[in-house]
Amino acid sequence: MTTAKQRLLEHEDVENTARVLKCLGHPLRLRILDVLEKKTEATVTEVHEALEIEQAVASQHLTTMRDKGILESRKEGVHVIYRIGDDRAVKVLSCVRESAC
Amino acid sequence: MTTAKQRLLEHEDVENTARVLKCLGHPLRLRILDVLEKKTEATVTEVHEALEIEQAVASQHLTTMRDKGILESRKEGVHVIYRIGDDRAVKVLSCVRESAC
DNA sequence: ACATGACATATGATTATCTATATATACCAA
DNA sequence: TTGGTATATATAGATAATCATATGTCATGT
Repeated sequence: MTTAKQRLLEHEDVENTARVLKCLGHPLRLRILDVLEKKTEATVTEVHEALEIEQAVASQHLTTMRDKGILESRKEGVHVIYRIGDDRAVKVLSCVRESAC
Repeated sequence: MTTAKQRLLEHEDVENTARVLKCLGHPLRLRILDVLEKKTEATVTEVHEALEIEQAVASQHLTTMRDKGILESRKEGVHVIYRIGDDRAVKVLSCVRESAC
């Protein structure tokens, strides 16, 4: 008998949850998520140009988010295409944006 | 004509949003939120004892979250009583806990 | 094979975060 | 006023995050 409310504390997925939230808690990464939400998917270069940040920085943040499961990626020729890989990220975003969820 | 989707990017509340999410992205602070959600409110000592962490650590994290508007506090005699001060925090938590929001 | 564009990674300097220890302040009771 | 309990803050050492620069790798076209 495990409720959702307890589940947070029971296992050490508190650690994992914290890791994900912390990862979301960065201005550039929020902007990246926003781009991906609007375009559904994007290459590193597209993110790098859309946000006017260094290519390496874009790649670093994308990799970071992928490592946490927030993003997914696939390779297509020369390009690596990223997309949101965890619906919770979108939900967290919408929760934070609006006063009401 | 400003949609909620655009609002995130327009002002620099991206920074603020990031600050809040980053603040939530810490295991102890998630546990503190969990305590406050269950008990509605709690003193520093209660948090300190419930989570078996140093008093100073409890106070520091509580203060940190209050500074970001995540918590509120009031003084009652010798005690300082904390409670959740931003519903978005609760919503973010529930979004993250369950697969479906 | 060579050049090029796309992406990743290594390095290092800077800055922030975390935790513990210690100390300070505030409140209340005796 | 003295003492004790509750909370806050100051400090510092350790660790981690961020960003820029530079370099490496891989796929593709010529």
